Amino acid sequence: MAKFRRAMRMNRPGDFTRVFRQGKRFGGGGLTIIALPSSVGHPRLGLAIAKKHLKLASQRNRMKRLIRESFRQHQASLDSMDIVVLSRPDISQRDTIQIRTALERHWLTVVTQWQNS
RNA sequence: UGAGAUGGCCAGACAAUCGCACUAAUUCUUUUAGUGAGGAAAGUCCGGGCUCCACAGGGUAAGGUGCCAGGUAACACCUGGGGGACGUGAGUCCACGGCAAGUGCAACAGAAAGGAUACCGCCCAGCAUCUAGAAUGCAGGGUAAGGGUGAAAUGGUGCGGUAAGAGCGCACCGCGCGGCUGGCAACAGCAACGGCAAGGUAAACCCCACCUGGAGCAAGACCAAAUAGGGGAACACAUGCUUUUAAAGCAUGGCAUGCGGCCCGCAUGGUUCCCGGGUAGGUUGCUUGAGGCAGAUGGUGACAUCUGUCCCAGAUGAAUGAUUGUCCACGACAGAACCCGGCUUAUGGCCAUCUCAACUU
Repeated sequence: MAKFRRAMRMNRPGDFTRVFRQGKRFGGGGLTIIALPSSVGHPRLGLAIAKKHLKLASQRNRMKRLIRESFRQHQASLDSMDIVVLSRPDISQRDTIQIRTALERHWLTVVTQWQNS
């Protein structure tokens, strides 16, 4: 049962700054991912979609929903990690399928990166 | 059929699986059920409610509104009416008070541009000349018809009149003025009078009438860690005095630690509890409302009243999504953030009524 509960959201400014300072960065396909292991016991997701990159509110909402849905489906493979997803300027040119495949690739990278280190 | 005008409606549908927010029940941490963005949620341009602050009354300033009547909680909105402009028409558009209070503004042209003006003309009479005339020249007067300039030249057209002309006179039109009639009013109509009145611009200053206190849900209310600091109380410490079996009361401010060999001096300050302010954070405000739907009544209408019925998002790093299948006209603009009424802008489609043009029967 793959759910996405309130606890799986990062909503404190402190959590964000911790991930920004110490997390590992990688990206592509219009997105940047920053990941950092945490002690919470389950994965957590933080979103930062810039108004500059997606001008309309409906577009930003749609992007957040896509990312959350993908995170929900892949959360089993991600252990206790804090992950922040950032938008990039070229995000407006990507369609739904491109975003989804890019996210799946990124989740895989997060897992392998952390297992190696 | 084409080109338009006005008004209204819809915002892909259905099913399955997984997931999110809120509410209710179940219960004690899970299930089940219900509900879940818009016509513009947008721009934040007006008007209100609500909240806090300020406030006797009046004036001034600043800003807004500006034909009339009505609707409304209110409006810059809406409805009906009047006037003007545009269109063959259905219809549409209009900041539509005052320039007879004052100040200002208008390139160039033109003789003259604000109680203006004689450049070319036209007319009159005078003098000179010789070619002796319907001539030319010079100086004077009359004139606003004609020409020319300009966005605009002191009403227009016609007739009379005159030396030539002129509202100088007359008719019609326009304008002004007071009156009568119709209308709640804006305004319209009518006959009369005045020979006619120095223009435009007030989204130029300004004048007149009317309206407006300020800030906004990050308003405001409540709960409240940790740390530092503020106020208070109790306990603990030393010394002296009094009473006393213990001990208690009163007064004083010492005292401890660090620097220092010591004094002086300098710096720091025990434990417990309470109080108030208040940060992080949380709760509330937060959705039942000038509410929707249906009907009746009144009104040309905006709308109002009554009856019945329904409960219809409330997130807060911010909920509506994903996948699959079927169908069609293959889905535009676009995402609530305290709530309503408008305006403006973006945008896919459908329907009804009406207008014009052409064609067919």
